[in-house]
Amino acid sequence: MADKKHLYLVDGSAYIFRAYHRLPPLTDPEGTPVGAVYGYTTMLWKLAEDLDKAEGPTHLAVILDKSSHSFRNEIYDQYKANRPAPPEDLVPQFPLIRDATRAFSLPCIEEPDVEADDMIASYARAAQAQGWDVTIVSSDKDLMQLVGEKDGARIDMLDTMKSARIYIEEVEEKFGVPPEKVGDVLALMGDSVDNIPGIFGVGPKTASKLIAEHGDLTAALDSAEDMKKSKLKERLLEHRADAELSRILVTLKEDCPLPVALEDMKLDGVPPGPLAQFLEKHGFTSLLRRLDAGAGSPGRPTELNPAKQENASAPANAEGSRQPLPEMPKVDRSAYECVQSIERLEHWIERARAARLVAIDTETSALDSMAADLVGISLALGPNDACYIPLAHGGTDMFAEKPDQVSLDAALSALRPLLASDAVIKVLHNGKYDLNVLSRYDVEVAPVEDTMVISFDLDAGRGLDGIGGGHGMDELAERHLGHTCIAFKEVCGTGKKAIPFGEVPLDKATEYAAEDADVTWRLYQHLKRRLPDEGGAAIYERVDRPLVPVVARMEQRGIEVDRARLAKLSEEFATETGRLEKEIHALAGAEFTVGSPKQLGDVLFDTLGYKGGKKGKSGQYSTDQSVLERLSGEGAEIADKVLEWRQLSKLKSTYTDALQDAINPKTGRVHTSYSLVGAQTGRLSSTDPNLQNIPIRTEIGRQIREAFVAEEGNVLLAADYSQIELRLAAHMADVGPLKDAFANGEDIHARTATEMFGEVTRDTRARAKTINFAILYGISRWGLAGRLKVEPDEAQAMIDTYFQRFPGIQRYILETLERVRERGYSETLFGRKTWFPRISSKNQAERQGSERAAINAPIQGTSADIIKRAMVRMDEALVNAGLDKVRMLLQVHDELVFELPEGDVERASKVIEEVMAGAAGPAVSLDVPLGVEIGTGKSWGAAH
DNA sequence: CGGATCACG
DNA sequence: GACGTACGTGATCCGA
Repeated sequence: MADKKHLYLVDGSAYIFRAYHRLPPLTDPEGTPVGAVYGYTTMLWKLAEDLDKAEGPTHLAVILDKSSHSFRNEIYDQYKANRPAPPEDLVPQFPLIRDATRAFSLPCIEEPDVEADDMIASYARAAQAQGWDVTIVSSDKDLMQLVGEKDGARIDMLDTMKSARIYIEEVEEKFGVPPEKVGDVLALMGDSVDNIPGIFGVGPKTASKLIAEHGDLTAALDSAEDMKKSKLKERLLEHRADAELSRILVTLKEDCPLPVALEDMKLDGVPPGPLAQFLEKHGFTSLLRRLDAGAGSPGRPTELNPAKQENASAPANAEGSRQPLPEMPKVDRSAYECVQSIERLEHWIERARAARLVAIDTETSALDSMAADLVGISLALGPNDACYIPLAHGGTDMFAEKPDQVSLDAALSALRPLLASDAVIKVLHNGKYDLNVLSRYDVEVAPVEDTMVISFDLDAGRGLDGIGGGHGMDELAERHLGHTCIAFKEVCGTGKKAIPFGEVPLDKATEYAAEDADVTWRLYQHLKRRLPDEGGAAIYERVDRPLVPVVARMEQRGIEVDRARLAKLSEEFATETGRLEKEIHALAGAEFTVGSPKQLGDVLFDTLGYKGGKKGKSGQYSTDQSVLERLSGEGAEIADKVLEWRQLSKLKSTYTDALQDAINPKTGRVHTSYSLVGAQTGRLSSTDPNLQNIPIRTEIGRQIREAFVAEEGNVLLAADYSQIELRLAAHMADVGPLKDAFANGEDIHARTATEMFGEVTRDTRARAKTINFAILYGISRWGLAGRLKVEPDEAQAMIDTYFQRFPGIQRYILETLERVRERGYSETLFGRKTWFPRISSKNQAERQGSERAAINAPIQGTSADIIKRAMVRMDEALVNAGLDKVRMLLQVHDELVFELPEGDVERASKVIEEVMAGAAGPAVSLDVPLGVEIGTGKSWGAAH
């Protein structure tokens, strides 16, 4: 059998999707993403190296999907219908897969209207008929139908990522049936990714049980008649036709015409010339070195150069030399064009298509993207190569003559295809804003790069003394380009004299607006190239960049609030604060402004003579909650009244009044604005209004949550990660007892109490909870002493006990600080960096503050990464499950709020739970489970 | 416009 | 010897 032929068929398209998600987003020297291509190249290399080995290939071919269309679409128009678009940085890698295959001088087969699976099946059968062994390099479950032996010729599969051979036993283990029955199981269970219906409500377990029991699909479906009454019986009877259709869809076509003869797939070593060229072009220098290291082209190991077990996973970008920054002349505003005719606009659009990358900025009538009207759009294709397209200038004065400009409709019609084109990258600065504005004009923008977000992913926290910390365009232009942008104030004025942008004369407007696009283009060149070198590519490409359109959609959806309910609360709060104010004045013996901490301090500690007043550096008495609570404990009635007054007045001004004003008149809903660069740790922040600090902790505040409601016929669903930061701390610091407690679903604070105090009572559990949080925040004996109302010595004893019981914690703290001191930044599990320039400050308070923040940042930041990953995947997962009416509305750090039809609750809960709980994988595998708690109700309050 | 206060995770 | 004590946010009010 020495000369037995063995054909390897590589399922190339499936491979690159998996490689994309498994590997970091590398780029080549030209800036093209090549992570998946790199994985693919090393995989081919390894296969070719196995030439002439016992189970290695004698023949090899790569099969790719040319189009998603096949005979299956003819019989079922929904086939693969809801498959989402591939990620933006994967798209440019598809053609490179072909280049890589050719570089190995391997046949690459792709036929129109034939799916790769069918082609693989046809080749496998053809080879088997000739007595060849066949290995299918894939882990696609559909292809498992082919596994087995016929006339002494064997077909197996190879999952290269898991280095696992798949044969009959493995298939049986997965499906509970032999390979030839796999199609029957698949027909029952369906496939959400390919949109194969199957039987609704039947999953892999039930499907394989039914087939194992009855032999095949028809028998299983027939058996339903004799079943006793059950949900399963109903479903089998009702959806029989779906299953029968699915059976056809999952059947592989084994008789496709074969464009390349089997003999022509002979693997005879890889000619090194074209391969070297390809490796060089994309900066795969570690592979290139192996190639040069001898006659070491893969598949042709020589006596002198036995195949090495070298680790080939070195990042491509770290090896290749970077392309130089394009030459950038100084900003010259006189070079900008004001586009005032459709012909000129079309000319720019044409050029943008050719350039494949365009920086864009929109000018509007207001700061609020959900209320602003479009006034103009600017484009930039290179330094000083920029234009402004005025669209609604001179609109406010009906009698004034309007300047020449392209009509809004005509311009948008011309721009729409460009802005939606996969082939042209749109670079924006704070793209979420432009996405929101343009979306209201039915303009879709994709794919998007965002220079504000790139800057954040590179430089979060890097500012010192308020300089250089922000990510606004003007600031970045100063920092990276040494250029001072025209200030908005200079163009539109300030205060009462401010004019809307639409009133700015076109020459001035062009200079301002086109400059923004020009600067955005330049910043992109500066910042994007730093991402791979400085380790920011993964967090940007996999988390923050895909998050931009997701968050934009959430902002656009907004949430309904019950105005009448808020108004009623406002009124109640007003009455009550008025009453309290009178009582406070009476107790003080004088009228004063209760809301003035200064006046209140004087009243309490001077006029009324209460003891223990402490003045801060502003020279005024502190009157905060803790002070008032102490006075109240000493019997000061006025302190109670002030506390109550403060609570109600806060709720009224910040929430019940302000939220009514925040209702958008057009949509009738409240649209917050999330900042992706607001919090140094990577959390989102929410403004205008802030919907991340709606009251919940007190009963009276909670009523405000009742005013956040679902639309008619819908409910709100709130999904919370439970104790996510503590779970992450347990994982990151490798704390055995805490990990065990989470694995067993224990009450974590109770467990801590047991470890610390030997018993769980209300008191010890509360103390344990405080200590757990203190740990996350970077503890000091005085801080803990203050919180627990004990002496610092006692607090120190508790900290010692904690470190003793949970030994990983202290090591985590010390190691984290050491790394931050050494490198200047902390890192999350997903590689997000936060910089701490004050970690070595000579000012002790400053330094210690930085240390506490640095201990907390990896934990808080990892939690932020995880929920962001969940958000990025959520819409696709819901749509795949047929839940396209479920809308994600809000994010509150460890909570996502959805609005959905009542009937979808059960299925949506399952999908949401799965996505959230699984959001760390596959990039990170946690030692602790992520718990998710879900509640639903007509209001946000009721959903908790 | 900064400080004090307090709403949230 | 003094400092100042829990991480991350944003909104509102007062008063200079």
